[in-house]
Amino acid sequence: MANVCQYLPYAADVPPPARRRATITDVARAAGVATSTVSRAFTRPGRVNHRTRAHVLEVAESLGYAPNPTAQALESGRSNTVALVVPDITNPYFAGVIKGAEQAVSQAGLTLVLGDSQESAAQEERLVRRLGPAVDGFVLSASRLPDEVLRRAAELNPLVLVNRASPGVPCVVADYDHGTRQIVDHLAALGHRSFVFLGGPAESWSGARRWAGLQAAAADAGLDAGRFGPFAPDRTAGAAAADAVLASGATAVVAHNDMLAIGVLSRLAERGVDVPGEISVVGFDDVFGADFCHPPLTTLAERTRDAGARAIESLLALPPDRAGRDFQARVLPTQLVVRRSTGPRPGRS
Amino acid sequence: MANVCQYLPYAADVPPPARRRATITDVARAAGVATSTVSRAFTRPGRVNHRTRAHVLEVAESLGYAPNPTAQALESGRSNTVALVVPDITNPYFAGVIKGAEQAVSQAGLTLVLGDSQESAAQEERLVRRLGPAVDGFVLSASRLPDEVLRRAAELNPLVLVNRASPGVPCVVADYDHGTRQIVDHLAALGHRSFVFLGGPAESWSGARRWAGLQAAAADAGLDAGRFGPFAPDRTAGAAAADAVLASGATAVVAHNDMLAIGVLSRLAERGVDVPGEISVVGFDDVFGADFCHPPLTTLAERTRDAGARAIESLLALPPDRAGRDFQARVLPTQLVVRRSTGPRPGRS
DNA sequence: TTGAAAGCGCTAACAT
DNA sequence: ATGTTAGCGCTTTCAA
Repeated sequence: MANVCQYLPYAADVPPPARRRATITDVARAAGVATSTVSRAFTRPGRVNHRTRAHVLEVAESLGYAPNPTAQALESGRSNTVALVVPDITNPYFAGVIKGAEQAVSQAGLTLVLGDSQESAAQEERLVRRLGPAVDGFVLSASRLPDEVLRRAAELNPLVLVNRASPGVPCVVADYDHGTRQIVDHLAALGHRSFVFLGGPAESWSGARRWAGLQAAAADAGLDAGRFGPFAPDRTAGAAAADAVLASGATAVVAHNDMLAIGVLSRLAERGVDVPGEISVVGFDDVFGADFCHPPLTTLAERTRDAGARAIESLLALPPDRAGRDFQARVLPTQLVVRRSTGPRPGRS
Repeated sequence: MANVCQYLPYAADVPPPARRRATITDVARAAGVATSTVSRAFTRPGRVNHRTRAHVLEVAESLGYAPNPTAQALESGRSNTVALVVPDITNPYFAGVIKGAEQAVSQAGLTLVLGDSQESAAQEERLVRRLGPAVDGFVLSASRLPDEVLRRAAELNPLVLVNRASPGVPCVVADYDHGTRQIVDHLAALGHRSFVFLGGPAESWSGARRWAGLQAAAADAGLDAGRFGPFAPDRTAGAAAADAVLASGATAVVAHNDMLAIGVLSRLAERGVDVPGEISVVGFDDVFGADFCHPPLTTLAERTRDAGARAIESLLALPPDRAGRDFQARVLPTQLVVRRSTGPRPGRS
């Protein structure tokens, strides 16, 4: 155990005592005005005399006063807070969504509350229920909640979905129809006659869309498409997935996401299988790491930051009374990033 | 633009109308009891008759009632919310801290508010000021705030630091003294006579600790230690760092963190430099990706989840009145993960 | 065990 | 332009 003193250079190593926070009343009294004037000085700069405002702000500053967001929220009904719920914070895919949402939110002067549903619909529902009364709206990313639950949640709070669609609920989704077609065409161009899809969680909406798109594109391109899984959408599941692929003799695989694809890559390397010489591997998302894994991964990139930011925009644009408004799903473009994990079908003339 | 209808299977594509949320008064009236009884039914299960409680809960359920955390917070002074502030949400290093904190917080039945300071002390201070009145406490990860600001913040809110120390403020820190020694000993064992440290942001406390530790260990091991930088702690800065290293003719480099190290690796590969044949590279953190970059990175691992969880623990353990309590810095062990980016000094006999 | 009543800190009519 | 007053939804004494 290291000596902790090195971290604590001063002798007076005693935490400061708790101090009472100044309230609007303290400021009002000290400034010789009514609380409403203080309130206005902060939130309605136009509706108060220039000089009084300056005075009030000065007094407030000297008292270290900051408005209590909780009290503001209670009275006004607006918390200036929005909640973002993702299945797994540590998945770099969601890091982009979070960052995009964070920036949009803070630019709008609001606060972001982040929830991690731990890939569980029950946990997600709990979060929505618990946070609901305290936030101005929700962005649910890759939600696993059933349509009915989403509908009810949307009645109580403005709600926008990311990479999930549900009737009557606004959403921002990636253009998987086009993207999957790009993937299939790419494989076809390399001479592959078939591929295997490594499916993710059964409840995943984007997983279903991806598979549907791949099937349609495969049919059009004259390729055979098979499906294994479901697999957990993380690297650890890659071993099982890779083994299944090897047993099947497939020449190309498309994984539910990059995490799984990277796991597959690791396992294939472990087993001495050459990628792309023997098998081509494609992922989804273009997460952090997809460009420097070995070999670098061909993957369908989404603009995740955009998705997060757009979702927040949509949320803030929702009229307070959502009744009778119809809306559009916002479809974000995807792009195929071809790296070195895909190559010609082995044995091709 | 894809046809959006595919995402929206139902014809009745109209958002549901906003609905009023049930309050404690609604429940009280519907259940024929006082609001205080409803309140107790939820928060003081012991202090209410078994049967009335059951009845109240049933009525509440049927009305879809959930207590409003905002109102609870205002009266009780406890928000059941803690804030975690990190410099950059998309940095996988902090993902671990976030996840650990999230789990600890949600296990305690609390809510986590996440702030991204965008590597800026000013933004960090703004967050602390704004969130302060609304949360029960702060965890500041890799804080860039000056001691004085931290001291004042700690007077107003319980506050725990992660990988930063400041007089009078509790903290959870990695054992860099031991860790840096491991790094240096490892390089020395491989025959290196010197190394270069690629420094991170000047305000970074952990960066300073890392450099101090490396210097001390180098002196003890008889190695020469040089320092370049500061560099931004991300991959993009890796190119400049790598070029500087090449120009210097160093045989080993230790980067401020893995992000920078991975950037260096990419640049070296680009320039046809063999790692570890010509240069050995070491990082800090063992982030996601450090094990599958090329070559896999030797790095000093921290238990980031632990750090996040411990910080929350410490926070919750702080007495409401912090006065006069002294505390310990919690020092977390590190471990050197040796992968393939380090090897014998080139030209060694 | 339950109810009545007084706020928590702030905002938003309404009055001045 | 500013002050007065009545709550927002809930918890918490204090009485019954």
